[in-house]
Amino acid sequence: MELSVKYNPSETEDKWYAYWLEHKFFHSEPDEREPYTIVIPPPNVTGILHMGHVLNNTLNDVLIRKARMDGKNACWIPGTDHASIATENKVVAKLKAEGINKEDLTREEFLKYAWEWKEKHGGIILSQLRKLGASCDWDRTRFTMDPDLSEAVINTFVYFYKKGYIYRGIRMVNWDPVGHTAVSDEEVVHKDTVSKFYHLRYFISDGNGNPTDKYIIIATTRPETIMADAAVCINPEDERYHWLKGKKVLIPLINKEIPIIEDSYVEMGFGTGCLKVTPAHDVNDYEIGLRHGLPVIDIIDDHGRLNEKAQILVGEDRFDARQKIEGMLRDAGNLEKVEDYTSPVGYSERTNAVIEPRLSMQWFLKMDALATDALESVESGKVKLIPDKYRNTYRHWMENVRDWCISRQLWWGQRIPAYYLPDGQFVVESTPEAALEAARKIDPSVTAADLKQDEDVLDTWFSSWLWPISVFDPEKPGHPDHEPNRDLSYYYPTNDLVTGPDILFFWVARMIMAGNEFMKDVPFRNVYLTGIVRDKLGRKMSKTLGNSPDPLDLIAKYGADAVRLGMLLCSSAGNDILYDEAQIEQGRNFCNKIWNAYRLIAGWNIDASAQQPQSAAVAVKWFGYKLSQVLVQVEDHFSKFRISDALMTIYKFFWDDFCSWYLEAVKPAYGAGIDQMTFDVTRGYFEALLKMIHPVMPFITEELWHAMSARKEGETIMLQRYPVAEDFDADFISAFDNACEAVAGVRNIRQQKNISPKEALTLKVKTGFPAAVVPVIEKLANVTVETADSFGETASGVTFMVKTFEMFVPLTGMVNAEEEIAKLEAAIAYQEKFLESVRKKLSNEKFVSSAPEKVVAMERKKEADSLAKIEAAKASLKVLKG
RNA sequence: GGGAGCUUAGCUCAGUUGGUUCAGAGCGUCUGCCUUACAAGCAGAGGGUCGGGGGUUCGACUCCCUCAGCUCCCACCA
Repeated sequence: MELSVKYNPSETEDKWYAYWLEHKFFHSEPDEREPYTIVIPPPNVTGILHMGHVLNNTLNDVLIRKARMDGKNACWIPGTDHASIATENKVVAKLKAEGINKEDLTREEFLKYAWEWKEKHGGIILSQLRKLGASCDWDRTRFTMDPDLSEAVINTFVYFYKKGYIYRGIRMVNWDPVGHTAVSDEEVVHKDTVSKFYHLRYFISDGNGNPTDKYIIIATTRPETIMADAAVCINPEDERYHWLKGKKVLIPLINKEIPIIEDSYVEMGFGTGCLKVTPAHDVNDYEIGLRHGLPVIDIIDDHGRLNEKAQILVGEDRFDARQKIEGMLRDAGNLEKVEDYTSPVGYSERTNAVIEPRLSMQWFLKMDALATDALESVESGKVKLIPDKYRNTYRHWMENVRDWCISRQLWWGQRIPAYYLPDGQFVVESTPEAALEAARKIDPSVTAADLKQDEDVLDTWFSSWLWPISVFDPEKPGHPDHEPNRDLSYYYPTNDLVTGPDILFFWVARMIMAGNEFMKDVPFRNVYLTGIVRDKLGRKMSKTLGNSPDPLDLIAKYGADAVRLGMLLCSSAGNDILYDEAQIEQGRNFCNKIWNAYRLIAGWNIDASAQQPQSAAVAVKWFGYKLSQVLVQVEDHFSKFRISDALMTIYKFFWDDFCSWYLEAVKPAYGAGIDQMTFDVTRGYFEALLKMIHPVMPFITEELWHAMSARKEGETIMLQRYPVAEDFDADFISAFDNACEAVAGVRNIRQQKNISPKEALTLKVKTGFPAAVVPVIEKLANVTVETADSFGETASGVTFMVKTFEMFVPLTGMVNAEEEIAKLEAAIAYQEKFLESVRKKLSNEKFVSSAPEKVVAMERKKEADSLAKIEAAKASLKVLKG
């Protein structure tokens, strides 16, 4: 069969993925082998594959495929996250486009739409992952809102409630006026925002609610909230304002009288030193209000509009109101001045709406005990973060954690299992039946119809923190006494988690908490934190910038293997990766290189009578050693999660060592057959290489593994054992390196002198050069090697050095003596300078006495080598000069 | 405002307890090659006083101080 010159991924990828699925190679069941487990960071069920997913899931797949080939029982659990706020937004938007308002729907109706939507559009990303080659155990696919996983969430809520960790309270929360829900502190993104600093005059009251002519100036960024002011606060130490003590001022426009209070919270040096206290709309003001018993006047509604308590501008959006009130204040003579001002403003991570600090009734989970344990898990090394630098960040967060607001004013998610009695008391139980029973203990007359379940759902992370447990045994969380099932006891704790540092706290830390709480063991051993994928200008990939390529397009264009290798080559842990399509091209080129190496080998004809040439024998021996040496390096890189280093090592081993040196050395002359021995061992090497490459490039390696030999149905490279290093002779490898250098030296001379590679030359080497590797030099440099004690007999030729061995190529009539002399003199000058520095070191008493023996010995060798080189160069020089 | 980290070749990055001829890799660049596996390739070459300054040391890319620039995380100064 004639093979095309280029590898065509589209012809192979779907075929092999179907083959793998058909034979259930990805599926895992507990057995006597050592397990190796990864749970996928569940993407949003509404998500579509982007470059970040490609990076993350390629890494996961490399790890899982490597483990599988190492003989472990590898299991990669896939699934999706219900992502309550993001998904609900999408469904709301879609309904709106169809002319349906969420407000007009009942909860049940809305959820019906949401589920329909999820069934239809959800989980696209999972099929996209198949295109990438992800070897997930699809039979174990999970969704965080699967009935049994939801049950687990409810049960853990009840568990923590009964343990006293969950409480309900009125708190200042981060209100998202677009999502109409509270969000947690972690979901608020602070961004410096240019706004205005309004200096307002608050007139002193005469005591009867009428303004005097005296006023104070208050600086605020939020003039639309003045109607909610409950006081004006000054620092008790501030002498400028002592005259205000006990007085009252009037809120502009509405002329409401509010007291002057004193609190050391106020910084005298900031603004005017007078602070308007608005307990309903600022966290600090709320605290001050508590201390001073101030009323809370909430003038902003769920949508961020002013309500009737504002008295003016009712119904206006807060930002419109801000603009309008500026004019009103100016007209009323209350506006002193307006300055530009930049200050940090909180935005909702999901909707990008400006967060409104707002008082509301929410559910909270106490974090201190959980955080203490989770911190210990990382500090003690039970969980390793890679790279290590994240430990500091992690510690800082865990030591400053606040209680977790877990309620969300949404419908899509697990509904909080709190049931209210008509009198406002509530019970927390996992089912309505249990709730009724509990409620009757409080009030025997209560009926099922009287009980009203809490309207809120739980934060998505309150379900995904159970993921590494609940995907195996949903019964376990919430029932810590429950005996773990077979899967959970076998697969837990999982081994490695690959995820982005942006969810280190959202998700990773909380999984550790849940693991400690419910399993008394951490959920994973290693957390590999990837960087963020950016474009080549360093910008984040985003839809609005249009700088985010569609991974499926890339796969179609270059092949999944190329995309995988391209993404991984430049991604060391924790560093952002700058994506450039050139990297994918590099991956594609590597595919072609592998493909063509195969074409070469596949085209060989065996000559049964041929003896193995010496050059081939040397190369075979060398490559065998080299293979082991490289495997040691690769394993070392993998063990330290230096994935890109491991890949680069393999890449260079294939491209340089195998293709450029080994194959060239064993390649028979055109038209000639190859001896059996070389043929067999070369195929063996090629197969070993395919296995080494397979975790990164699964498709092409499977294709060629099958192409190179008739395999039985059901055989696959992905279940072959990864090659294992054997003993190797490092001296022989370094002798071969010398041979390569000698070849390069001759080729360099050919280039300089414009001598065709086809023209045979003579290469003279000094006695002592390892003779074993000479046949390779002769073949690859097209030279005849002669060994001599000295080759000063002729001045026409070029000398060069390989390590300390002098080499000489006679080139009658082609040498410019002037040039050679200049080169030699430069070399001598360099060596003499080097020698001088080495001798300076060696003559330093302190160096010789305090440096390790090994280092001193090395310096002595440098000295000797340098001397030898100088001597050789001088001898040549002498000959040249005649 | 607090904390962490980064600065090494044109670009992206390694450099693993301060010591092998250690200043590296990949990509790009330059030169010569359409050599029958591969021009998406082959062969060869050039390229950095390791951000600036100071210090410790026999010895510093590596440790300390300092200055400059960049990045990220955390944070309620109205």
